[in-house]
Amino acid sequence: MIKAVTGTKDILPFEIPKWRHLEKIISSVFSRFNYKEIRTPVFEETVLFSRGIGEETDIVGKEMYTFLDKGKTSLTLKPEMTASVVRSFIEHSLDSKQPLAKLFYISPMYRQEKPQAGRLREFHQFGAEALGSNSPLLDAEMIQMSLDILKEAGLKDLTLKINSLGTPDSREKYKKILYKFLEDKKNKLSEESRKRVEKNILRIFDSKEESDQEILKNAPFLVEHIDEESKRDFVEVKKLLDLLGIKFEIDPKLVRGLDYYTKTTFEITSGKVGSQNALCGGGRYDLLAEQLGGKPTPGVGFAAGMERILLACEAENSLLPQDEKIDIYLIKLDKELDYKIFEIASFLRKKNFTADFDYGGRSVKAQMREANRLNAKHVLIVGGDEYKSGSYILKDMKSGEQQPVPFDKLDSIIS
RNA sequence: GUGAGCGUAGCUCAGUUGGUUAGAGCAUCAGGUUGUGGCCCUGAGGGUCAUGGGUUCAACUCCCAUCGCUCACCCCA
Repeated sequence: MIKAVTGTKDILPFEIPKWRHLEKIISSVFSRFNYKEIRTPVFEETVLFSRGIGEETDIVGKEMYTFLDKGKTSLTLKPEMTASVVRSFIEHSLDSKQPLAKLFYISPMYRQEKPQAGRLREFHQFGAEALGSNSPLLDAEMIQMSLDILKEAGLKDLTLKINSLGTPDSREKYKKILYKFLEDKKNKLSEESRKRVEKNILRIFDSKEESDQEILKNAPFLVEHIDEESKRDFVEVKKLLDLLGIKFEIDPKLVRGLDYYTKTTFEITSGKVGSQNALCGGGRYDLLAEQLGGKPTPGVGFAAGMERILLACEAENSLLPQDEKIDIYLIKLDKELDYKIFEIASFLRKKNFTADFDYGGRSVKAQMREANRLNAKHVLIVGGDEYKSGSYILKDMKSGEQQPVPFDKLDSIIS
């Protein structure tokens, strides 16, 4: 048997209603904030991601689906959306018609990781990007939109964490300060942490070892060493969140794993899903556009994982999809009435009713059972004496009552 | 990439210290008298017990390998 590849999943018909529901919430919230949808290709030139996200990141370093096309160009299935949106923004000069581009997307993404709860190789994200302003108002707006969507999906057990990474310059300075602090304590750290000191010192705060955390207690935090402008903006974002009544935690350990982030970053986690509990993450990336060859353009955005949100919804028992109903199921009493049934169904469908019928020669009982299973609101029985005298029988499935309906009065009665 | 657990019908699972035709519930289909659903009753179909080796008179049951799934680490949404 040929199965779906590891880390990919079919979204089956019975699951579609909850996806549609979530998608509806997403586009409705974004449209309230006047964000416009953008769609970009699933694959891009590999350099877009290696240059945009950063060669050293895990995403680029070991998780990308990269292949050569027939012209020997290296292409990559998009592992995230920001680089693509910025590429498109630059390519089509989206800044020419208005000073600020407010964009959103819903799209599949691809990362070759080992699958686990809330982590797939093909997964779906939605998100937004605002390009052309460095106002902290937009940082706050991004957080507000994410929370609006999550709350409308019925989620309650949420935690918002924020941090500021400062500019790359100030971050480099801070790394040196942190390194100095750890230098003489290095041999007391765990093996994993010692590696991090050399490779990716900011990640050292993620260590789960108690002894490491003990040492790190007195370590200098990044937020305290960032540049003045970043500090000012961070204060501003916090003020705005207070204004909106949004609760947050400052998490000095929050380090986004993509190189393009600057200044304020945030993450929203759920207490109801497994260890992959980040539903949503984002932040500012003021230098990305320039890095990708465009005009210097400040930007801010976020991305959220739809599978994870749906998992959280399930755990919180929200987003219950209602049963799907069909308007009318057609039943034939005589097997020779196939043509007639086909004709009536087509008539009803043109009138915008959802209609279905049995394509085989099943018994009336079986047809009724099918109507019941499909949650038909009505059943139209065709055949027998009533048919000979010029009418069908219309049955209301809820009340069980049925009445004769003359051929020509069908649609007026049903509507 | 590392580690742990699991793999019996479409689904959820039983299967006794290895012993002869592998079971249940749900789902599906057909019936329960001439043309009617949801409940109930009866019956039917559906499994190379993940795959390949090995041990044994005998393996779904024990051993090994492979594959797959799940969860965790890592990282991230």
